[in-house]
Amino acid sequence: MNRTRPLRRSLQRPRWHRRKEARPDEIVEAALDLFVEKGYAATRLDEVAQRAGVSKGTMYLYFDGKEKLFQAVVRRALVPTLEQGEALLATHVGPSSDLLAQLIRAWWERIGFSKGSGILKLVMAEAANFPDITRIYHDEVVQRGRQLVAAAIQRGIDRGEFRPVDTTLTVRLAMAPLVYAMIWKHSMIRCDQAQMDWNAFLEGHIEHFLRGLAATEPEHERRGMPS
Amino acid sequence: MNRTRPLRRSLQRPRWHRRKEARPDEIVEAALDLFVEKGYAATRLDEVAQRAGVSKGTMYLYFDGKEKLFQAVVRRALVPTLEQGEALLATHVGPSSDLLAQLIRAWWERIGFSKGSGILKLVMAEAANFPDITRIYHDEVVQRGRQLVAAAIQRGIDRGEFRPVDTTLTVRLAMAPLVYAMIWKHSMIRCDQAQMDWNAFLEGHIEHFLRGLAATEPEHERRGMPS
DNA sequence: CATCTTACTGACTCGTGAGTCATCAATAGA
DNA sequence: TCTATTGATGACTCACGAGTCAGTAAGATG
Repeated sequence: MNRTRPLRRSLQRPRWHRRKEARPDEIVEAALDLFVEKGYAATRLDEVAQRAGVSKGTMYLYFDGKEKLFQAVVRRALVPTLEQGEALLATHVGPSSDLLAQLIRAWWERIGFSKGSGILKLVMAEAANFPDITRIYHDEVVQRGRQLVAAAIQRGIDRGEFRPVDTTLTVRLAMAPLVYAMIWKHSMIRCDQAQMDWNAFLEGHIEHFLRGLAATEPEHERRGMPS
Repeated sequence: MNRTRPLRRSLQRPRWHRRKEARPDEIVEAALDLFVEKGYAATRLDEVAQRAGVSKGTMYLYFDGKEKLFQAVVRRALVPTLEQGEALLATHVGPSSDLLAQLIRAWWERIGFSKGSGILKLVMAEAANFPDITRIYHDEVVQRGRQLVAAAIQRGIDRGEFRPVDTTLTVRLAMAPLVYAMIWKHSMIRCDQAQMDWNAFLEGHIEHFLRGLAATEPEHERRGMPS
């Protein structure tokens, strides 16, 4: 089972046999695109294979069927999500409202704008049909993400910068516009995507949210921010 | 074509021939449940027929195939949505923040809690596969709903009760938690539905949102409201 | 009672797409 | 050069489900 072959990569041959074992990544990548775009059931494995540049038979060398491929797609999207999320918690130790703003912005950049954003829509759409995947996503992504934001909010409360809100509730209020944006971006893209500036939406959310969270005055200390 | 038969309804016969022409409603009702629960592609017409208490052939007497049935499901959910929404705009002419709060609460009761809430998830999940339906939903529901809320916000701004925000943006901020709640309710129900009080979430959103919108002081005039 | 109408049925067809496997071809080793 | 190995292939099978249609039974009509 030792795969220690010379493995000359990057040959521009359209189809070069005995290619490499990094092939699964290409398949998962193609499957992610199509699953997100068309949904699980409407995605044909032939199509995935074609986009990945392999034959359908090849996919069965790496994945035990369509559902296992789906699981691989979701799991693969979780890895960067989690690692980067936890890194954020460790690094940011600055002020309080800034911390929250940075968390939201980072989350948006990392997930909301990446391909991983489609995973959310995909998981939600297929939740009833694949409870296992839903639970994995919930436990590994949703719960951890909430803990991150909850910690930031709690810190602001402890410091007296925020009003003493229910963190469980407020975390969801902080995330809701992000979830909204992610899902909207993938579904209503054909209708009103063109006339929507998501960055402005995000900044508007941060400003509005922090105002609603402020302890006493709506004028809490804030750094320079675009109007 | 005059259908003036005695039409004795409500006979407890399991299968009573020559029944009625209100049958389409039962089929659409069953289809709504299953489409929302399992998604469009994963829903079998046999299953819809069984739940509606008819045979598959009967459905083809009323609907020209699966996609037409899907359209009927969406269209049917739009009727009460629109009518009730416009009625709200006409009735509520009270204060300003209260108007907004009532709009949000009414929307939640009418749509977020009704079966129609599943339509949103359904439309979003199948948006790429059925652009026509997506556009209908967008134009008929989303746009009108936004106009309602935008009018309320603009009114508050004009009266000096709200800060001069970008209504286009703020409308989405107002709706985002509602959309979030609706979708979450239908997808993550198996994971964390039990420990979530959606009414508290809604009230928290209203309070938080109005604070963020307040003109000068976070203490805007508010009526008695459950803690 | 005979016959027509009509709301309804469910066994059937048939296209589609997931999953299989005999085969191929490129290379390593002899 | 010959053979074994193995990544890759694509034509094939077969289950499934959308859509069809000849038939059935409950009244209506005469």
